[in-house]
Amino acid sequence: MVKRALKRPTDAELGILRVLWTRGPSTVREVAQAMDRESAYTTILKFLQIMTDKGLVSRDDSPRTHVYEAVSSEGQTQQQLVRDLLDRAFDGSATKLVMQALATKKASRKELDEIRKLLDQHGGGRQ
Amino acid sequence: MVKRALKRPTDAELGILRVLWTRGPSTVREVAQAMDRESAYTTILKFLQIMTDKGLVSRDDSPRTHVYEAVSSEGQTQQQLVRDLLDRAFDGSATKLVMQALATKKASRKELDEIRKLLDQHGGGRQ
DNA sequence: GAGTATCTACGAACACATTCGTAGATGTCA
DNA sequence: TGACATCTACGAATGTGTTCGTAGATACTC
Repeated sequence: MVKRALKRPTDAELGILRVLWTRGPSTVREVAQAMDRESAYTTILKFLQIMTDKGLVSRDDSPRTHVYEAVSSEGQTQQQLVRDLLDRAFDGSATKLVMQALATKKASRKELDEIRKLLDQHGGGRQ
Repeated sequence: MVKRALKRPTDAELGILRVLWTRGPSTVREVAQAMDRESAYTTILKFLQIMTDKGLVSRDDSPRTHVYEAVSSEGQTQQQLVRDLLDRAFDGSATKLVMQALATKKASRKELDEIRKLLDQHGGGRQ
């Protein structure tokens, strides 16, 4: 078997991962319920099987009802997605991405302050 | 014809758009050359035709060699991609995205300063 | 004008993503 | 134990993305 380069999760996969991140380890049924009526039960099941193959989730192989768990944390995945977007559309420039992120939302004053704090931690204060 | 909701460009499409953004309006051959030997000439052509259908690029309908041009600017597309990522993976929180963007790169001091300036413009100065 | 180069259009092939029905195994309970 | 519920596995259908070869039209050149 070939070890394949890790690709970003697809949209549907990301939707399921979001449930697993918020709920923690979950059964197919639990995921399906959390996603309301978006997809049929077996669709969710199929995805979880695929994601297990891809290494996106792990499952306990209990005899009957399996419990699935995200392999990467939300933060790790976000990290990966940002890095990916940076490469694909921002020429690697984090600054440009931040600019666009700020422009997107009329970011609240509170958010802006948070970001400022982050910057100070990161850059060792303003000069 | 159905007016379709605008979707984010695919990876291949984004690659071509990047060429159009840097080169400006270009012919198929010019795009193909700019992309080195990544894809066959007719592959690029096919994409540009598809992208024309989708409304991602426009072309002058000159008799023979067509000249293609990106419909949306780089900034507009980046904006769209950020918004999309925000929704799909960051629960709409620009702050979280900025955090991850900063964590990704060991952003240079110069970059950090730029971002600080942005913040000041955006938030009306620090309090 | 014949031969060559270059262009567009089209279709086919393949890969991957998405969706769900059906089948078979296993558990639950009256 | 028989009826019913619930679980996994599997396969098929469909949609979209990606790739490129072939064909036909048009220009270029000797």
